[in-house]
Amino acid sequence: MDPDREREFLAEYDPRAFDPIAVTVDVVALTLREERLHVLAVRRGGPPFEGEWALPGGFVQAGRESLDEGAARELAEETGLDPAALGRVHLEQLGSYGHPDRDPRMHVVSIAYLAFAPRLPDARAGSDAAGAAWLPVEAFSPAGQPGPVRSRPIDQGRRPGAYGGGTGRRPLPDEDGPRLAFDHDRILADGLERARAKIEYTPLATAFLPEPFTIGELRAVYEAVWGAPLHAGNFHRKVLSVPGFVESTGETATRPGSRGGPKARLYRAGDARLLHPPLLRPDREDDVR
Amino acid sequence: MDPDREREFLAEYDPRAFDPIAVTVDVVALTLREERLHVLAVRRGGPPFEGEWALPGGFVQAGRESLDEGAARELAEETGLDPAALGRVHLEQLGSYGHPDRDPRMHVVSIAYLAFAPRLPDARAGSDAAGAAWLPVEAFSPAGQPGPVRSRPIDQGRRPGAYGGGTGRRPLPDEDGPRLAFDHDRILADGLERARAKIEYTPLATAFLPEPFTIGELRAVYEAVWGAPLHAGNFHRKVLSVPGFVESTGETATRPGSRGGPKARLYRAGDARLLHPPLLRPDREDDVR
DNA sequence: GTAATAGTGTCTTTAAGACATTATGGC
DNA sequence: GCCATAATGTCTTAAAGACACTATTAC
Repeated sequence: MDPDREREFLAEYDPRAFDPIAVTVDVVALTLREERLHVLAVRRGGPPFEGEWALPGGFVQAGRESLDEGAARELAEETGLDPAALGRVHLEQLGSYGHPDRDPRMHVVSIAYLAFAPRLPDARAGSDAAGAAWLPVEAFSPAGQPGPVRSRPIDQGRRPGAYGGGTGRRPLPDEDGPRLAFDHDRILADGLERARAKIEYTPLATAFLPEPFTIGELRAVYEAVWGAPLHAGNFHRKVLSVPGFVESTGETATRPGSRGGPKARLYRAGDARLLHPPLLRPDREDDVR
Repeated sequence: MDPDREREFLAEYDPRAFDPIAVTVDVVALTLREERLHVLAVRRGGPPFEGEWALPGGFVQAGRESLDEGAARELAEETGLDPAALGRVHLEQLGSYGHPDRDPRMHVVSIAYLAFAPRLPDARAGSDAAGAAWLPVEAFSPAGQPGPVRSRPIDQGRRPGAYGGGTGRRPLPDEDGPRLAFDHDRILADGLERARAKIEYTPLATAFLPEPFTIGELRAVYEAVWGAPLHAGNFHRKVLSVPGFVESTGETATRPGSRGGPKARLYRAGDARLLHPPLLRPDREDDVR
């Protein structure tokens, strides 16, 4: 096609000739608060699903931003951070959701993103939202427990102990815990599973921690995301044996943990982008069929 | 919000009030032909990029189909298969690409899909295409090689190019070799990397083979996708040792391979959905940073 | 003192990989 | 005969996990 014809074609091209589909980005933003995994949620300020919790998100600005940029913008709006200053926050694409009926207004295709953040300031309501908050993810995991993929029906059910959410601090939502608007429950579930898998073979667990951090704090991240206790000694040796996972600062913590013990050494994230060998989730049964 | 108000709101809602973004699905369909990995490509029948090769795809039918359905429809149109009869073809979402400049006509967000297919009939041109063909993927891999086995993680850190967006209009401006229209070179590269990773921990390599198949044929799939020779003996024992990967038909091939040898036993895909333990790619460097 | 943590040592089991071996069948 | 393949066996090495142990600090 010669340049003239192509120019003419583009000039006559009418973008509104197609049936419209709206494009949004939604963000599953995860962080750790008091040793538990939390997700950023907003209370919807208008219909549909007014007053219900939903993932933060919004329409992509047509012609003005990429999907990544839109996700960063939406995340920044709800966390109060400058988009450019999302700093150590990890943001990656999770997947797209486009069933024609997922939004009652019209056909909306949503590109979901997954964010790992160190402890952030309290959430604040963005333009469209009536409120924003970090909510513990267990509230939305009906099974009360993390692992779909690898774990068949959880053996211990809910452990009254310390992990996976049954900490006793809040009543576990049986069956009908809180729900997210639209299909955001599904998006959150997909995001959690991605997070659980991702920290196996990448050093992204460090993205949940402010630097510097101790090995014990890093282990707490794994335990919160996987919802299972890990062997402290083996974990320690394993982390230090994976090249590039963490690097020592040479410093040592000024104070030991709240329950005593020696002062832990301090580390920062290393330069590895993949863990070799990976840290695999425990409990993998032989019957993952 | 009471039902009356909500009804009223929906009635007055104008889908065209937003700047339009078009939504398309594009499919990276992979198959094996003569021991080499091939990708389905169409020759564009109209502007933009008229006459150039591109991935098969098209606009999502607003309000009438989900993304998965759209991808299956597009794949069926170019392969000549009934959409319902895609049978053993594996189809999964790959990722979304939405840089505002990736299509000169307007802002187009494309949801990419990845398909693994056993040998299919020759491609045929769909409605919009001037032609369709299975092209060897090496033609599009500049390095001529399946990519550093592990060195390019799917998406890591804050590289805005990995997914979604940051990539400019036509990334991968490498060497000569055929090029795909739009940013389809990048989508293909991402699809290939996904395929290489996916057959490590899932039995999806079997989706490239008609049943029944021999262990040697399965090994040929791995060698084609990974672009590296594997040790026949170790591979054989490994495949049979992973529970649920393949199951014996009890039969044996009627004829040995073209170069002689004993008649191989025949297998079909087992019922495992994940491989435990996985088959890891060889050659993993220690320094995947 | 007890209790909990940081960090290290040792042993067992599993799996990966290198290599060898036997048998089959085309040429 | 040669040669490539199918299938199995053996050995070495790496790594995961269980467990034990010492040292340090809060209480």
